[in-house]
Amino acid sequence: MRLIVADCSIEYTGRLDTHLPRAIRLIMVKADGTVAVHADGRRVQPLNWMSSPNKILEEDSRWIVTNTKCEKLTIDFYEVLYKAEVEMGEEPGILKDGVESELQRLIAERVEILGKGMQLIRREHPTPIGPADLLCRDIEGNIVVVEIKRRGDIEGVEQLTRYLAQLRGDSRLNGLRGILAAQLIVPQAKVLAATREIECIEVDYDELRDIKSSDLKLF
Amino acid sequence: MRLIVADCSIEYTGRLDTHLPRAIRLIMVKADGTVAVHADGRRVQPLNWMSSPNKILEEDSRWIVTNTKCEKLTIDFYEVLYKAEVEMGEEPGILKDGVESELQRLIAERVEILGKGMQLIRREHPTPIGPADLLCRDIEGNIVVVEIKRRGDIEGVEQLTRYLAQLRGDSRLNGLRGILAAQLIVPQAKVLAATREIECIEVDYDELRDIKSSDLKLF
DNA sequence: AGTTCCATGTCGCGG
DNA sequence: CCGCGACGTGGAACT
Repeated sequence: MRLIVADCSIEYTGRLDTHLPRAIRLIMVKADGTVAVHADGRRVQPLNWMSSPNKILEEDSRWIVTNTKCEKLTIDFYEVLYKAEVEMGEEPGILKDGVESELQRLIAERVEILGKGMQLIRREHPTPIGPADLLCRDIEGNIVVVEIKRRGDIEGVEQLTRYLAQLRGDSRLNGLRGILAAQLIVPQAKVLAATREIECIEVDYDELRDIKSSDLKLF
Repeated sequence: MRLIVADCSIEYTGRLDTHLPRAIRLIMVKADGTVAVHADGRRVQPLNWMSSPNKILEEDSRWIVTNTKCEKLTIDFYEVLYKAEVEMGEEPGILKDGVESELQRLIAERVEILGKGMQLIRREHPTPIGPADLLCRDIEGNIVVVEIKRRGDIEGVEQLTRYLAQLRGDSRLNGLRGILAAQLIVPQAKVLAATREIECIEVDYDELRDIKSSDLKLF
Protein backbone atom coordinates (compact mmCIF):
# COMPACT_ATOMS: atom_id res chain seq x y z
CA MET A 1 0.00 0.00 0.00
CA ARG A 2 1.18 3.47 -0.88
CA LEU A 3 0.21 6.49 1.19
CA ILE A 4 0.59 9.99 -0.19
CA VAL A 5 -0.41 13.19 1.56
CA ALA A 6 -0.51 16.01 -0.93
CA ASP A 7 -1.87 19.40 -1.79
CA CYS A 8 -3.97 18.50 -4.82
CA SER A 9 -7.09 19.07 -6.88
CA ILE A 10 -9.09 16.18 -8.29
CA GLU A 11 -11.62 15.54 -11.06
CA TYR A 12 -13.77 12.44 -11.52
CA THR A 13 -15.75 11.70 -14.66
CA GLY A 14 -17.80 8.55 -14.96
CA ARG A 15 -21.11 7.69 -13.39
CA LEU A 16 -21.25 11.40 -12.61
CA ASP A 17 -18.81 14.29 -12.59
CA THR A 18 -17.14 15.61 -9.44
CA HIS A 19 -14.61 18.29 -8.65
CA LEU A 20 -12.44 18.68 -5.57
CA PRO A 21 -10.81 22.12 -5.22
CA ARG A 22 -7.17 22.40 -4.20
CA ALA A 23 -6.53 21.20 -0.64
CA ILE A 24 -4.45 18.73 1.35
CA ARG A 25 -5.69 15.14 1.24
CA LEU A 26 -4.57 11.55 1.72
CA ILE A 27 -4.28 9.39 -1.37
CA MET A 28 -4.27 5.65 -0.68
CA VAL A 29 -3.13 3.23 -3.38
CA LYS A 30 -3.80 -0.39 -2.54
CA ALA A 31 -1.78 -3.35 -3.76
CA ASP A 32 -4.26 -4.15 -6.53
CA GLY A 33 -4.29 -0.56 -7.80
CA THR A 34 -7.45 0.60 -6.02
CA VAL A 35 -7.16 4.34 -5.37
CA ALA A 36 -9.00 6.20 -2.61
CA VAL A 37 -8.88 9.88 -1.64
CA HIS A 38 -9.58 10.82 1.96
CA ALA A 39 -10.00 14.20 3.63
CA ASP A 40 -9.45 14.80 7.33
CA GLY A 41 -13.12 15.48 7.96
CA ARG A 42 -15.93 13.46 9.53
CA ARG A 43 -16.44 11.20 6.55
CA VAL A 44 -15.67 7.50 6.81
CA GLN A 45 -15.98 7.01 3.07
CA PRO A 46 -13.45 8.39 0.61
CA LEU A 47 -14.22 11.59 -1.33
CA ASN A 48 -13.17 9.93 -4.57
CA TRP A 49 -12.06 6.46 -5.52
CA MET A 50 -11.36 4.12 -8.41
CA SER A 51 -11.72 0.42 -7.82
CA SER A 52 -9.47 -2.12 -9.41
CA PRO A 53 -9.11 -3.27 -12.14
CA ASN A 54 -7.80 0.06 -13.37
CA LYS A 55 -4.77 1.71 -14.90
CA ILE A 56 -2.75 4.42 -13.18
CA LEU A 57 -0.75 6.76 -15.42
CA GLU A 58 1.70 8.66 -13.24
CA GLU A 59 3.13 11.86 -14.71
CA ASP A 60 5.21 14.49 -12.91
CA SER A 61 2.44 16.42 -11.27
CA ARG A 62 -0.62 14.58 -12.51
CA TRP A 63 -2.08 11.10 -12.16
CA ILE A 64 -4.72 9.80 -14.50
CA VAL A 65 -6.57 6.69 -13.34
CA THR A 66 -8.84 4.97 -15.83
CA ASN A 67 -10.85 1.77 -16.06
CA THR A 68 -12.65 -0.15 -18.78
CA LYS A 69 -15.98 1.48 -17.95
CA CYS A 70 -14.77 4.89 -19.22
CA GLU A 71 -14.44 6.27 -15.72
CA LYS A 72 -11.54 8.65 -15.17
CA LEU A 73 -9.97 10.10 -12.04
CA THR A 74 -7.49 12.93 -12.51
CA ILE A 75 -5.30 14.07 -9.63
CA ASP A 76 -3.24 17.25 -10.02
CA PHE A 77 -0.47 17.54 -7.47
CA TYR A 78 0.79 20.92 -6.27
CA GLU A 79 2.96 19.62 -3.45
CA VAL A 80 3.60 16.21 -1.94
CA LEU A 81 3.94 16.46 1.84
CA TYR A 82 4.39 12.82 2.82
CA LYS A 83 4.98 9.58 1.04
CA ALA A 84 5.19 6.03 2.32
CA GLU A 85 5.10 2.57 0.88
CA VAL A 86 4.31 -0.39 3.10
CA GLU A 87 4.13 -4.10 2.46
CA MET A 88 1.07 -5.39 4.28
CA GLY A 89 0.56 -8.95 3.08
CA GLU A 90 -2.68 -10.86 2.80
CA GLU A 91 -5.80 -9.81 4.65
CA PRO A 92 -7.18 -12.94 6.37
CA GLY A 93 -10.67 -11.43 6.15
CA ILE A 94 -13.29 -10.16 8.54
CA LEU A 95 -15.53 -12.55 10.43
CA LYS A 96 -19.06 -11.31 11.01
CA ASP A 97 -21.46 -12.67 13.55
CA GLY A 98 -25.08 -11.65 13.74
CA VAL A 99 -25.89 -10.73 10.15
CA GLU A 100 -29.06 -11.74 8.38
CA SER A 101 -27.56 -14.67 6.48
CA GLU A 102 -26.53 -16.29 9.74
CA LEU A 103 -29.93 -15.64 11.27
CA GLN A 104 -31.50 -17.27 8.22
CA ARG A 105 -29.22 -20.29 8.48
CA LEU A 106 -29.97 -20.71 12.19
CA ILE A 107 -33.73 -20.46 11.66
CA ALA A 108 -33.65 -22.76 8.61
CA GLU A 109 -31.99 -25.40 10.79
CA ARG A 110 -34.64 -24.98 13.48
CA VAL A 111 -37.89 -24.05 11.73
CA GLU A 112 -39.90 -25.62 14.56
CA ILE A 113 -39.39 -22.37 16.48
CA LEU A 114 -41.78 -20.85 13.91
CA GLY A 115 -44.53 -23.29 14.86
CA LYS A 116 -45.00 -26.85 16.04
CA GLY A 117 -44.51 -29.34 13.22
CA MET A 118 -43.15 -26.73 10.80
CA GLN A 119 -41.05 -28.23 8.02
CA LEU A 120 -38.54 -26.52 5.74
CA ILE A 121 -39.22 -26.93 2.03
CA ARG A 122 -36.43 -24.72 0.73
CA ARG A 123 -34.35 -21.61 1.31
CA GLU A 124 -34.24 -18.70 -1.12
CA HIS A 125 -37.32 -19.82 -3.01
CA PRO A 126 -37.24 -17.97 -6.34
CA THR A 127 -40.12 -15.74 -7.48
CA PRO A 128 -40.23 -13.26 -10.38
CA ILE A 129 -39.80 -10.41 -7.92
CA GLY A 130 -36.91 -11.94 -5.99
CA PRO A 131 -36.22 -14.92 -3.73
CA ALA A 132 -38.36 -15.56 -0.64
CA ASP A 133 -36.15 -16.34 2.38
CA LEU A 134 -37.80 -19.59 3.50
CA LEU A 135 -40.63 -21.71 2.16
CA CYS A 136 -42.11 -24.05 4.78
CA ARG A 137 -45.06 -26.36 5.31
CA ASP A 138 -46.95 -26.10 8.59
CA ILE A 139 -48.51 -28.93 10.57
CA GLU A 140 -51.80 -28.50 8.69
CA GLY A 141 -50.08 -28.75 5.33
CA ASN A 142 -50.32 -25.05 4.51
CA ILE A 143 -47.45 -23.36 2.72
CA VAL A 144 -45.73 -20.68 4.80
CA VAL A 145 -43.51 -17.97 3.38
CA VAL A 146 -40.99 -16.71 5.92
CA GLU A 147 -39.22 -13.37 5.66
CA ILE A 148 -36.21 -13.04 7.93
CA LYS A 149 -34.76 -9.73 9.08
CA ARG A 150 -32.37 -8.64 11.78
CA ARG A 151 -34.73 -5.76 12.43
CA GLY A 152 -38.32 -6.19 11.31
CA ASP A 153 -39.79 -2.94 10.07
CA ILE A 154 -42.47 -1.90 7.62
CA GLU A 155 -40.25 -2.62 4.64
CA GLY A 156 -39.98 -6.25 5.74
CA VAL A 157 -43.78 -6.53 5.90
CA GLU A 158 -44.05 -4.96 2.44
CA GLN A 159 -41.47 -7.38 1.06
CA LEU A 160 -43.27 -10.40 2.49
CA THR A 161 -46.60 -9.06 1.22
CA ARG A 162 -45.16 -8.90 -2.29
CA TYR A 163 -44.01 -12.52 -2.13
CA LEU A 164 -47.40 -13.65 -0.85
CA ALA A 165 -49.23 -11.77 -3.60
CA GLN A 166 -46.92 -13.27 -6.18
CA LEU A 167 -47.18 -16.83 -4.87
CA ARG A 168 -50.96 -16.62 -4.46
CA GLY A 169 -51.05 -16.50 -8.24
CA ASP A 170 -49.76 -20.06 -8.05
CA SER A 171 -52.88 -22.22 -7.59
CA ARG A 172 -50.94 -25.07 -5.99
CA LEU A 173 -50.25 -22.99 -2.96
CA ASN A 174 -53.59 -23.07 -1.16
CA GLY A 175 -53.74 -21.78 2.40
CA LEU A 176 -50.65 -19.73 1.84
CA ARG A 177 -49.61 -17.55 4.78
CA GLY A 178 -46.67 -15.45 5.88
CA ILE A 179 -44.39 -15.14 8.88
CA LEU A 180 -42.05 -12.25 9.61
CA ALA A 181 -39.21 -13.45 11.83
CA ALA A 182 -36.74 -10.96 13.29
CA GLN A 183 -34.65 -10.29 16.36
CA LEU A 184 -36.70 -7.17 16.91
CA ILE A 185 -39.99 -6.20 15.30
CA VAL A 186 -40.98 -2.56 15.60
CA PRO A 187 -44.58 -1.78 16.66
CA GLN A 188 -45.45 -0.19 13.31
CA ALA A 189 -44.50 -3.40 11.53
CA LYS A 190 -46.62 -5.47 13.93
CA VAL A 191 -49.62 -3.26 13.26
CA LEU A 192 -49.19 -3.45 9.51
CA ALA A 193 -48.55 -7.20 9.63
CA ALA A 194 -51.76 -7.71 11.62
CA THR A 195 -53.84 -6.02 8.91
CA ARG A 196 -52.38 -8.45 6.39
CA GLU A 197 -52.68 -11.56 8.54
CA ILE A 198 -48.95 -11.94 8.72
CA GLU A 199 -47.60 -13.54 11.86
CA CYS A 200 -44.75 -11.79 13.66
CA ILE A 201 -42.20 -13.85 15.55
CA GLU A 202 -39.33 -12.32 17.47
CA VAL A 203 -36.40 -14.68 17.80
CA ASP A 204 -33.56 -14.47 20.28
CA TYR A 205 -30.25 -14.84 18.52
CA ASP A 206 -28.29 -16.33 21.41
CA GLU A 207 -31.15 -18.63 22.37
CA LEU A 208 -31.39 -19.80 18.78
CA ARG A 209 -27.70 -20.62 18.74
CA ASP A 210 -28.07 -22.55 21.97
CA ILE A 211 -30.97 -24.59 20.59
CA LYS A 212 -28.90 -25.40 17.58
CA SER A 213 -25.82 -26.42 19.52
CA SER A 214 -27.81 -28.58 21.93
CA ASP A 215 -29.46 -30.08 18.88
CA LEU A 216 -26.08 -30.93 17.45
CA LYS A 217 -25.03 -32.54 20.71
CA LEU A 218 -27.99 -34.92 20.49
CA PHE A 219 -26.87 -36.51 17.24
CA MET B 1 -4.82 13.04 10.59
CA ARG B 2 -2.81 10.22 12.12
CA LEU B 3 -1.72 7.23 10.06
CA ILE B 4 -0.58 4.03 11.71
CA VAL B 5 0.45 0.86 9.95
CA ALA B 6 0.52 -1.99 12.42
CA ASP B 7 0.36 -5.71 12.95
CA CYS B 8 -2.89 -5.93 14.88
CA SER B 9 -6.07 -7.83 15.64
CA ILE B 10 -9.41 -6.07 16.01
CA GLU B 11 -12.79 -6.69 17.58
CA TYR B 12 -15.97 -4.73 17.01
CA THR B 13 -19.08 -5.10 19.11
CA GLY B 14 -22.15 -3.04 18.45
CA ARG B 15 -24.70 -3.37 15.69
CA LEU B 16 -23.11 -6.80 15.21
CA ASP B 17 -19.89 -8.51 16.22
CA THR B 18 -16.83 -8.74 14.01
CA HIS B 19 -13.36 -10.16 14.41
CA LEU B 20 -10.24 -9.40 12.41
CA PRO B 21 -7.42 -11.91 12.93
CA ARG B 22 -3.87 -10.71 13.38
CA ALA B 23 -2.47 -9.04 10.24
CA ILE B 24 -0.93 -5.80 9.02
CA ARG B 25 -3.39 -2.97 8.42
CA LEU B 26 -3.65 0.79 8.14
CA ILE B 27 -5.37 2.65 10.94
CA MET B 28 -6.52 6.15 10.06
CA VAL B 29 -7.49 8.59 12.80
CA LYS B 30 -9.12 11.75 11.52
CA ALA B 31 -8.97 15.14 13.18
CA ASP B 32 -12.38 14.71 14.80
CA GLY B 33 -11.52 11.27 16.20
CA THR B 34 -13.11 9.16 13.48
CA VAL B 35 -11.20 5.88 13.25
CA ALA B 36 -11.03 3.70 10.12
CA VAL B 37 -9.18 0.43 9.53
CA HIS B 38 -8.08 -0.41 6.00
CA ALA B 39 -6.56 -3.55 4.54
CA ASP B 40 -4.47 -3.63 1.39
CA GLY B 41 -7.14 -5.57 -0.55
CA ARG B 42 -9.69 -4.59 -3.18
CA ARG B 43 -12.05 -3.00 -0.73
CA VAL B 44 -12.69 0.73 -0.96
CA GLN B 45 -14.50 0.75 2.35
CA PRO B 46 -12.79 0.25 5.68
CA LEU B 47 -12.94 -3.15 7.38
CA ASN B 48 -13.89 -1.49 10.64
CA TRP B 49 -14.57 2.06 11.73
CA MET B 50 -15.94 4.25 14.49
CA SER B 51 -17.44 7.57 13.57
CA SER B 52 -17.10 10.62 15.72
CA PRO B 53 -18.28 11.54 18.29
CA ASN B 54 -16.36 8.85 20.12
CA LYS B 55 -13.73 8.33 22.80
CA ILE B 56 -10.35 6.76 22.12
CA LEU B 57 -8.60 5.17 25.08
CA GLU B 58 -4.98 4.55 24.12
CA GLU B 59 -3.09 2.03 26.23
CA ASP B 60 0.32 0.57 25.52
CA SER B 61 -0.66 -2.13 23.09
CA ARG B 62 -4.42 -1.72 22.97
CA TRP B 63 -6.86 0.95 21.86
CA ILE B 64 -10.45 0.93 22.96
CA VAL B 65 -12.78 3.20 20.99
CA THR B 66 -16.29 3.69 22.32
CA ASN B 67 -19.29 5.85 21.56
CA THR B 68 -22.55 6.68 23.29
CA LYS B 69 -24.45 3.95 21.40
CA CYS B 70 -22.57 1.20 23.26
CA GLU B 71 -20.46 0.34 20.24
CA LYS B 72 -16.90 -0.68 20.95
CA LEU B 73 -13.87 -1.12 18.74
CA THR B 74 -10.85 -2.82 20.28
CA ILE B 75 -7.49 -2.77 18.53
CA ASP B 76 -4.68 -4.95 19.86
CA PHE B 77 -1.27 -3.92 18.57
CA TYR B 78 1.54 -6.44 18.17
CA GLU B 79 3.92 -4.19 16.26
CA VAL B 80 3.70 -0.67 14.87
CA LEU B 81 5.50 -0.49 11.51
CA TYR B 82 4.83 3.11 10.51
CA LYS B 83 3.43 6.19 12.15
CA ALA B 84 2.73 9.67 10.83
CA GLU B 85 0.78 12.71 11.88
CA VAL B 86 -0.22 15.29 9.30
CA GLU B 87 -2.01 18.60 9.50
CA MET B 88 -4.39 18.75 6.55
CA GLY B 89 -6.65 21.74 7.17
CA GLU B 90 -10.19 22.26 6.03
CA GLU B 91 -11.75 20.23 3.23
CA PRO B 92 -13.45 22.71 0.86
CA GLY B 93 -15.93 20.00 -0.15
CA ILE B 94 -16.79 17.99 -3.24
CA LEU B 95 -18.92 19.34 -6.10
CA LYS B 96 -21.16 16.81 -7.83
CA ASP B 97 -22.86 17.03 -11.21
CA GLY B 98 -25.19 14.44 -12.69
CA VAL B 99 -27.02 13.04 -9.68
CA GLU B 100 -30.75 12.36 -9.41
CA SER B 101 -31.61 15.96 -8.70
CA GLU B 102 -30.22 16.90 -12.09
CA LEU B 103 -32.14 14.12 -13.84
CA GLN B 104 -35.24 15.46 -12.12
CA ARG B 105 -34.52 18.98 -13.35
CA LEU B 106 -34.01 17.76 -16.92
CA ILE B 107 -37.27 15.78 -16.93
CA ALA B 108 -39.17 18.60 -15.23
CA GLU B 109 -38.13 20.88 -18.10
CA ARG B 110 -39.28 18.36 -20.68
CA VAL B 111 -42.26 16.53 -19.18
CA GLU B 112 -43.68 15.88 -22.67
CA ILE B 113 -41.31 12.90 -22.86
CA LEU B 114 -43.58 11.31 -20.24
CA GLY B 115 -46.64 11.58 -22.52
CA LYS B 116 -48.09 13.84 -25.19
CA GLY B 117 -49.60 16.97 -23.70
CA MET B 118 -48.16 16.35 -20.24
CA GLN B 119 -47.87 19.49 -18.12
CA LEU B 120 -45.77 20.10 -15.03
CA ILE B 121 -47.70 21.28 -11.97
CA ARG B 122 -44.82 21.30 -9.49
CA ARG B 123 -41.60 19.66 -8.38
CA GLU B 124 -41.08 18.14 -4.93
CA HIS B 125 -44.80 18.11 -4.14
CA PRO B 126 -45.00 17.71 -0.37
CA THR B 127 -46.87 14.83 1.24
CA PRO B 128 -46.87 13.71 4.88
CA ILE B 129 -44.55 10.85 3.96
CA GLY B 130 -42.05 12.85 1.96
CA PRO B 131 -42.01 14.87 -1.26
CA ALA B 132 -43.21 13.36 -4.55
CA ASP B 133 -40.68 14.14 -7.29
CA LEU B 134 -43.06 15.61 -9.90
CA LEU B 135 -46.76 16.32 -10.01
CA CYS B 136 -48.13 16.64 -13.55
CA ARG B 137 -51.41 16.87 -15.42
CA ASP B 138 -51.88 14.65 -18.47
CA ILE B 139 -53.73 15.53 -21.68
CA GLU B 140 -56.96 14.16 -20.25
CA GLY B 141 -56.69 16.30 -17.15
CA ASN B 142 -55.66 13.47 -14.82
CA ILE B 143 -53.11 14.10 -12.12
CA VAL B 144 -49.89 12.13 -12.60
CA VAL B 145 -47.36 11.50 -9.85
CA VAL B 146 -43.87 10.92 -11.25
CA GLU B 147 -41.11 9.17 -9.33
CA ILE B 148 -37.67 9.72 -10.82
CA LYS B 149 -34.75 7.41 -10.25
CA ARG B 150 -31.40 6.91 -11.87
CA ARG B 151 -32.09 3.20 -11.52
CA GLY B 152 -35.66 2.06 -11.15
CA ASP B 153 -36.08 -0.94 -8.88
CA ILE B 154 -38.76 -2.35 -6.61
CA GLU B 155 -38.10 0.23 -3.94
CA GLY B 156 -38.95 2.97 -6.42
CA VAL B 157 -42.28 1.30 -7.20
CA GLU B 158 -43.03 1.01 -3.47
CA GLN B 159 -42.15 4.62 -2.90
CA LEU B 160 -44.42 5.77 -5.72
CA THR B 161 -47.18 3.47 -4.44
CA ARG B 162 -46.98 5.15 -1.04
CA TYR B 163 -47.32 8.60 -2.60
CA LEU B 164 -50.29 7.46 -4.69
CA ALA B 165 -52.01 5.95 -1.66
CA GLN B 166 -51.37 9.13 0.28
CA LEU B 167 -52.64 11.44 -2.47
CA ARG B 168 -55.69 9.28 -3.20
CA GLY B 169 -56.85 10.29 0.25
CA ASP B 170 -57.10 13.76 -1.27
CA SER B 171 -60.48 13.80 -3.00
CA ARG B 172 -59.50 16.58 -5.41
CA LEU B 173 -57.12 14.26 -7.22
CA ASN B 174 -59.47 12.11 -9.28
CA GLY B 175 -58.00 9.88 -11.96
CA LEU B 176 -54.67 9.88 -10.16
CA ARG B 177 -51.99 7.69 -11.72
CA GLY B 178 -48.26 7.09 -11.40
CA ILE B 179 -45.22 7.03 -13.65
CA LEU B 180 -41.84 5.62 -12.74
CA ALA B 181 -39.16 7.32 -14.85
CA ALA B 182 -35.58 6.10 -14.73
CA GLN B 183 -32.49 5.67 -16.85
CA LEU B 184 -32.86 1.94 -16.31
CA ILE B 185 -35.81 -0.02 -14.92
CA VAL B 186 -35.12 -3.57 -13.74
CA PRO B 187 -37.55 -6.36 -14.82
CA GLN B 188 -38.79 -7.01 -11.28
CA ALA B 189 -39.80 -3.39 -10.93
CA LYS B 190 -41.68 -3.60 -14.23
CA VAL B 191 -43.55 -6.69 -13.03
CA LEU B 192 -44.52 -5.04 -9.77
CA ALA B 193 -45.41 -1.75 -11.45
CA ALA B 194 -47.71 -3.58 -13.87
CA THR B 195 -49.70 -5.09 -10.99
CA ARG B 196 -50.22 -1.57 -9.62
CA GLU B 197 -51.01 0.10 -12.93
CA ILE B 198 -47.90 2.21 -12.73
CA GLU B 199 -46.35 3.19 -16.05
CA CYS B 200 -42.63 2.62 -16.52
CA ILE B 201 -40.63 4.98 -18.74
CA GLU B 202 -36.93 4.61 -19.38
CA VAL B 203 -35.22 7.88 -20.24
CA ASP B 204 -31.83 8.44 -21.85
CA TYR B 205 -29.81 11.01 -19.93
CA ASP B 206 -27.72 12.27 -22.84
CA GLU B 207 -30.72 12.33 -25.17
CA LEU B 208 -32.64 14.27 -22.57
CA ARG B 209 -29.85 16.80 -22.37
CA ASP B 210 -29.84 17.09 -26.17
CA ILE B 211 -33.59 17.65 -26.29
CA LYS B 212 -33.18 20.32 -23.69
CA SER B 213 -30.34 22.07 -25.49
CA SER B 214 -32.11 21.96 -28.86
CA ASP B 215 -35.15 23.28 -27.03
CA LEU B 216 -33.08 26.16 -25.73
CA LYS B 217 -31.79 26.90 -29.22
CA LEU B 218 -35.34 27.25 -30.48
CA PHE B 219 -36.25 30.07 -28.12
C1' DA C 1 -33.20 14.47 17.55
C1' DG C 2 -35.87 11.88 14.27
C1' DT C 3 -37.24 10.72 9.50
C1' DT C 4 -36.75 10.09 4.71
C1' DC C 5 -34.22 9.11 0.76
C1' DC C 6 -30.11 9.16 -2.46
C1' DA C 7 -25.64 6.82 -3.49
C1' DT C 8 -19.94 6.89 -8.51
C1' DG C 9 -23.58 3.45 -2.93
C1' DT C 10 -20.18 -1.01 -1.80
C1' DC C 11 -19.96 -5.77 -1.02
C1' DG C 12 -20.75 -10.56 -1.34
C1' DC C 13 -23.27 -14.50 -3.17
C1' DG C 14 -25.38 -17.25 -6.63
C1' DG C 15 -26.62 -18.27 -11.47
C1' DC D 1 -19.88 -11.46 -15.80
C1' DC D 2 -24.62 -10.02 -14.33
C1' DG D 3 -28.45 -9.96 -11.18
C1' DC D 4 -29.97 -9.56 -6.68
C1' DG D 5 -30.28 -7.99 -1.86
C1' DA D 6 -28.08 -6.83 2.72
C1' DC D 7 -25.35 -3.35 4.83
C1' DG D 8 -22.47 -1.82 11.60
C1' DT D 9 -25.13 0.70 4.98
C1' DG D 10 -23.11 6.30 5.07
C1' DG D 11 -24.49 10.90 4.37
C1' DA D 12 -27.47 14.92 3.44
C1' DA D 13 -31.62 17.43 3.62
C1' DC D 14 -35.56 18.54 5.95
C1' DT D 15 -39.03 18.56 10.10
